[in-house]
Amino acid sequence: MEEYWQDDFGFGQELMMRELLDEAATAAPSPVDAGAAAGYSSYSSKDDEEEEEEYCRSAARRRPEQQSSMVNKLISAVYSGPTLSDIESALSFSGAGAADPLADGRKYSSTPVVFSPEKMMSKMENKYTMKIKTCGNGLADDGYKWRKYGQKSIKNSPNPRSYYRCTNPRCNAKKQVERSTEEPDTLLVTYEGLHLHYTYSHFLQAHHHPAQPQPQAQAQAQTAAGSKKPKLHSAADITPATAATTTSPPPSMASAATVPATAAAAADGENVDGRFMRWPAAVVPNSDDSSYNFFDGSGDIVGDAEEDHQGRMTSIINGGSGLLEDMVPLLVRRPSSGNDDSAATTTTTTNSSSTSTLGSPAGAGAWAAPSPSTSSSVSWNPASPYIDMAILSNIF
DNA sequence: CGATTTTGACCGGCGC
DNA sequence: GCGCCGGTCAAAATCG
Repeated sequence: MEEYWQDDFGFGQELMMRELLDEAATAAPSPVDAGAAAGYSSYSSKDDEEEEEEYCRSAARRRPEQQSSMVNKLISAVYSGPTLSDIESALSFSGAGAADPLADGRKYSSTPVVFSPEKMMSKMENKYTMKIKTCGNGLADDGYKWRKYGQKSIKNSPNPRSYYRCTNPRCNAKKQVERSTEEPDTLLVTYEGLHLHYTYSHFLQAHHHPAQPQPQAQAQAQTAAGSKKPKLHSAADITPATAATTTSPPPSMASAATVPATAAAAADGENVDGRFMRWPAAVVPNSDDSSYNFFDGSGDIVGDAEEDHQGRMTSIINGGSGLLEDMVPLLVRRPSSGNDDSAATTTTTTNSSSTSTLGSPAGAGAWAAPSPSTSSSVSWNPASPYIDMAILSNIF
């Protein structure tokens, strides 16, 4: 089965993208590389998974300087999700509050914090819709772990809409999935909110151990992840009605393995042409025309054993099956991307009053891009090229 | 037995 | 105020 970011994202294009990615991927690829592109396009069947793994491994051997523009272009071709402004907005808040209520009403400790991601995320109200073509039992595996919390039949629509929430308790990202009426083989997935889970421990681990992962580490990672880890679902588990509920590691994570360990390093001159990567989380401003940025974050319980983190990181790095909801990519798109055709035609909804325009011309857009002018009252500051994950690390 | 899904009830926003 | 509608809750059912 194949999934596509866009309706018109045909198989040939997918192959082309793979070639491009193959060319662009490097020894220091960013998580976004395959995750946003190849990952989503064909990451469902067992064969595809294996193929993708091998693909990513080979990609990881390439030189860094080749990737930037290529990857950025690829990304821009398929993604128009949350913008950098969204993230920026989130980070610019300095809420005095603590104990921010989560989606489920739970509260956390009142430890002094200067950042309340949940609250900010709720303010942003980011919504963007993507179309995913499916074959047979539709499956929309986007690399996240979702839990279904509701289903409703929608007026004037024969297909019910399913509601999912990110299983990570620190993340209030949600998505709605429904089958397109016009195109029965297409799923309309509306994402809301951002995955901003991240832990400093991960960051430290990555920072101090940027070395290349060993193949066996992946297996160890999964073992280390242990009992607390959510189960991975196979594509076969997914029924059309419950599509998009599984989790499997996006190849993007595979490439993340070799990302420069710190943004500081990038700032020092590496990838000056635009792709600053900080591992495990970063916002990547692009200097080329794509204007796409990448933010990769992870979230998990702080305080896990280092060994565990090491394992998880390795797992992700290898693009294996160890990736779960606590290691998630965030593609951040800079507002007002100039020449992004797909973005220009994608659907955007930035406030709760407007539901996804699922039938949008999507001639180009699987993704319905969030409007540059989100409902958020905070605007993005172009002067800030990337989010210092050290900040986030102090937050989560 | 824990995690996840199912499904009817409940709630709030909105239009009349 | 009332009803419709979409989104969420939560208990029960199901799954692995």
